[in-house]
Amino acid sequence: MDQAFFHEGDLVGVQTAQPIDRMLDYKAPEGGCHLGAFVEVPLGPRKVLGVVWGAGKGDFDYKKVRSVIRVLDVAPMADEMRKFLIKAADYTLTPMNAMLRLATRAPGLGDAPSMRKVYRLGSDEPTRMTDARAKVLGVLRDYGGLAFTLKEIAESAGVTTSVVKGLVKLGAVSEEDAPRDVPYPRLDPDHGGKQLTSDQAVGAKILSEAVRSGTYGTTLLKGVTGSGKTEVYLEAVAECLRAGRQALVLLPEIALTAEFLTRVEARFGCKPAEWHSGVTMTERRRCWRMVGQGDAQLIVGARSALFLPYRNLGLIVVDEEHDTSYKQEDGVLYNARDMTVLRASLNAAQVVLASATPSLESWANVEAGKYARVTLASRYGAAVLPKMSAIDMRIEDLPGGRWVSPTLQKMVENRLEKGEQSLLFLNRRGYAPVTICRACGHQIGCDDCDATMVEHRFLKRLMCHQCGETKPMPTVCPSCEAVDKLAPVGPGVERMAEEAQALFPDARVAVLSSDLYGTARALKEHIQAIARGEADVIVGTQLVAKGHNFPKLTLVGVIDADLGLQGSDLRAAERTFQLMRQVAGRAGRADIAGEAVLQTFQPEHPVIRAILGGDEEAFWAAEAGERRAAGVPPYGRMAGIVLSSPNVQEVFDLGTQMARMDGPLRKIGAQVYGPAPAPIARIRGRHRVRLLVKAEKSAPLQQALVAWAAQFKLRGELRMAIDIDPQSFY
DNA sequence: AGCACGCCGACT
DNA sequence: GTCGGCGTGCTC
Repeated sequence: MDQAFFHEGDLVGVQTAQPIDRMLDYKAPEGGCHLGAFVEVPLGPRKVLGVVWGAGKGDFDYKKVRSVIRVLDVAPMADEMRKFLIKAADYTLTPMNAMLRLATRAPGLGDAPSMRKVYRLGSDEPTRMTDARAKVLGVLRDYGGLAFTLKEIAESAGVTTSVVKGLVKLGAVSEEDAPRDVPYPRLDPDHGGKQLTSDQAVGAKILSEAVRSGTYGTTLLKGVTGSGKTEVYLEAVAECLRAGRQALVLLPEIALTAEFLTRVEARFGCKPAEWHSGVTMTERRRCWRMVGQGDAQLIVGARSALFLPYRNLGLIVVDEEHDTSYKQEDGVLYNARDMTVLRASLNAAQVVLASATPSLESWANVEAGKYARVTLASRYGAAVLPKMSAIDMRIEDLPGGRWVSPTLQKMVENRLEKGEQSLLFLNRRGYAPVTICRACGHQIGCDDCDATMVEHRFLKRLMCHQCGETKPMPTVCPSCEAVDKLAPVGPGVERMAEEAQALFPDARVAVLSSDLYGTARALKEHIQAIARGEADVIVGTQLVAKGHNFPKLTLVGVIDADLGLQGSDLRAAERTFQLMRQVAGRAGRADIAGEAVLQTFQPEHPVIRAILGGDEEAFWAAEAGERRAAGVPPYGRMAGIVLSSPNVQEVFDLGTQMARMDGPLRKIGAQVYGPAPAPIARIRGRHRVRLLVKAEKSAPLQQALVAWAAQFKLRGELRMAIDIDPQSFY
């Protein structure tokens, strides 16, 4: 790539990852450097990482300008990547240094490429041949001159490493240094193409043609669970590989990657590169470098994989695009789905947003003609949607402390008789969400947050789901000191399991909740055991909603369908709808008819009715209408401002002052709401106050926010976080 | 981020 | 007198 070059001594502007809000001038090093080069520069007494961002400004005393120490031995940052970071920083109001930190999150970036010794067949014959030596030479000959590590040779020849070392001394085996970070194996786009249904083939063709166009475009790939979305977008990946460009598949959960890697291997013959928090340091270093030099064709990862230094990115797939975990909620606040579209547009790449239950944003973008749309019908024909009905909890006869209605109980019993599985879905981890003192009414809360502690019988402790703090279950009320008066209130999955076991004493009850398993592997094992039929009644949280196949499952009972319908969150209805559709999608995936029931106190609520009616378009249209009327996303723009400090008075004072001094916002016709205590008013000992800003879609919101925020000085422990397009309103 | 500088409270 | 608290400012 011929990028601008700076000769030794030229002034260059270097962007560091240090919290300095401007660029610093340096002299280009001996041998010069390219625009985009990763460099080490002196900063005070330290050496820090930076990127050559452009020509120096020259406004600093020339005598004080220091030289770049060295250019790092990694591929320079591509122009598109720099543009992407700049635009993303402008959009999210993130300082450039923080943005660059995201893009340089790889271990050993400053190190020379790590080397290791490898061995291959030498030119000389050993003076004396032994059995062991013959075995070693045989192995090396079989692989025709390829190089291996000492350990690999010794293992496959069945000898110790000293035999190989002896052969090296004699010149029969040659030793050389090779980089430890090796390219990923080439994927074969024509390896294992499955027979597609006609529906899938049409979708695959549209996506492949889009990839072949070599231009930017976004397509919403919509298909119910079991319609084979993955096969379809893997065809687009294949086309991208054929075009010699890199492809990225984003998944919302690390737990889903293992299964996906297996599918990629079946389709392309090898596993792709992997990037997420569970990947080892060594592997991360390899991945970052190989992506940067174009030696990784397909990358599967979490949202942060969007910031890898791609050479030639041609396709980004965002699987389960509606998933809320694509929104980064702390540190740099960005929505990976939106950043994907930005990155692709700068790279002339295609985006595929895959989901059974798209976000309203994506749905609206299709309606507006900004995104194309491919819809997959079910593989199993029209019968795939389970029979759905509501159980009106107002007329059910249910004793206190129990949550499975008699109607649902009968339905489960019916499945048990037939040897089929039932799922009781409850989106609440732990045993009981609240522990209350029956003597004084005190609720046990977290010491550091304004949240109640959730009882986890499994851990024998109380846990704060906000900060993760735990404490032992007290026997005495911390408020009135009454003994044995503490009682669990409300259901969690652990308690549901207890109830299920009591109701169905002969059934095998399994609990599926993320916090019950130490590792992703253990969880996966458990899921597979359940899928094989090693449980009759499954009690599960949100986890079960994420694309696993349980062939024997024919009944889904949603314990509390009203959770999430209330509250101030503007996306609550959307999320409830998606969740229900997904959970309902669990039932009847195989050839047995499935059924889903929702226990609800509001059977006439529009969301519940839309779910039961199965009329998705009607739901989206209604929800879109309400949001448009309210001027909220995606038809208006919002930003959240959270102020925090250990001092309550301080945060409220600043919040009030900010609401009063809203001139810059009024200028663009935006309104401020608040200050109000944030939904979680205290986290880790910091009091939190929230303001919401609402503006019209076309208003220059970012500029106004910057001008607004600039009026206030944050002293001491006060912090301000600006969240553009907030997802949850924390 | 680090690190230095500097301006006020309680110790040898 | 001075040791050390952490607020403020600088780093090319």
